Amino acid sequence: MDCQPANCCGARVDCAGCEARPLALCGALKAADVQVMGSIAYPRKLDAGKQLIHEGDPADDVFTLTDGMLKLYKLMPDGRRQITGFMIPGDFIGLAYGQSYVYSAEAVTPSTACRFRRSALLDKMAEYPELEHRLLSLASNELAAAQAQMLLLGRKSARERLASFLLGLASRRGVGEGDAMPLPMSRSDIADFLGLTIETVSRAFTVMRKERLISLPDKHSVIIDDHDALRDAAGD
Amino acid sequence: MDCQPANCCGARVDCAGCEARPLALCGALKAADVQVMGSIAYPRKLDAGKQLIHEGDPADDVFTLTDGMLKLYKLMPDGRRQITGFMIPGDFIGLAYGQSYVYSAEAVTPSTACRFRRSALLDKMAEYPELEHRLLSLASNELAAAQAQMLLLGRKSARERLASFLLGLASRRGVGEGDAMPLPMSRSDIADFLGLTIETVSRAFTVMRKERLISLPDKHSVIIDDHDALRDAAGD
DNA sequence: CGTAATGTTGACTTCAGTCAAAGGATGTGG
DNA sequence: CCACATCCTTTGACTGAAGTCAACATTACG
Repeated sequence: MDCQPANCCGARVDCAGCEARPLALCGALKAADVQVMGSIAYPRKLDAGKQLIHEGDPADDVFTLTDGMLKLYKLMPDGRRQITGFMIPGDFIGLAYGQSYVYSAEAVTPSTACRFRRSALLDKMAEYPELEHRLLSLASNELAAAQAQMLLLGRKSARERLASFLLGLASRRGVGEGDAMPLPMSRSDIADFLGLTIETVSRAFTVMRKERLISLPDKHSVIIDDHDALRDAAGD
Repeated sequence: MDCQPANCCGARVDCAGCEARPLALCGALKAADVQVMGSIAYPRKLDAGKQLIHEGDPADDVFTLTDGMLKLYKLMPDGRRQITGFMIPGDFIGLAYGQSYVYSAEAVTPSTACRFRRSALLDKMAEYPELEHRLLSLASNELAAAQAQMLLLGRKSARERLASFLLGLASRRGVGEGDAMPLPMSRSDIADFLGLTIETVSRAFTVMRKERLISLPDKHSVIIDDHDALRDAAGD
């Protein structure tokens, strides 16, 4: 995966075995950090549907996603699932969440993640404070996103949730009005992210399509046809 | 406010004007950090219902809560509100959330917060990496709590939400089975935290009381009578 | 006290969930 | 290349948990 202009810092580091491509730490880390991280990076390739981390396992590794898409989720004993986020290239997974992972991560599409031993990362953070500063800034952004998602889950209607979701994805991906946006996750994943059922998600898509807010060229792409109207539909 | 044994690091620092009491940075900061912070701390007292920070305002200050309780919340243009958390003494408010606050904070009870200029904090973080390390660890814990709340809001029933809320409060406060736990927030605050209406919260309280899981000596205290049963009711 | 704010309860409504069936896409083996 | 199987998605009919509206009770407070 190459750096996207929108979120790229220009920094690269060779990641042993990542198909001989340099690891592009888009958005996540700056040049100085990357030089630090380079020495401790290991690649991991994942087929779609494969789990990268399991909730409850010892949190020995952290990752940067370099290609593909991951979903992070929590499960209840009876199988109910809440997806807490979709990760795209440049995102950091497994920040310093204590001793164990507090969520699971699974590939939505075939993905490549670069793995770092947590202990090595901690050593490097002690050595290079700028790295820690950057991680704090990432954590702050994640926290702000989590709070926005709490508002969505606690107070928005099904229609508002779907509109917010599409706008958020488009903004992260830098996709504009009229452009086809890939939607690699299933309806079930979208439902579990938005706190809805697949049927409700499907119906909301259909309504928005009939209202000409969006087009659905196929199940795994969307086009936002009327960005302003979609903003109105999102409720804020 | 004195340090609670459960979450106290023993560190104190004189905070100019905090009623001549030392600022007890319980839980949030360690001794070394406190010496650093002492030089830039200013107190602020708040009556119940008074706002400490407003969503959208320039994020010039950060705070540690030393006494009382705050609620953090986000509003929609039509007035719908989602409370994203209740802060208790020792909590840090306003971490490095970019240029503007992404939520508002308001006192639930009369409260005292110690204010730090963000710019001074940033300088001190650059100077004392251990301070930044501690803030990253706080941010990670907040993130884990936010993810648990997403599961609650997206997938739990009203009964499960209330049970989870009471267990979470009791655990943070170190309150055990049979002990009266203060519940300073209104039913409306609880509803806006749990993504419910006040009527649904009230009904769920009544059902749990009738089932003898809890007692309600008055509107602003709860006793957990059957911790195990409440855990079952929480769904996980 | 008396008044306003907060909390509880009841009756009814509604939005999203459940259950069911059919339509499309994807993939495998003959 | 097609037949078949499986999975995912859409749509429809119905249900139900929580929301809304309303009345009343209780509490807090000037």
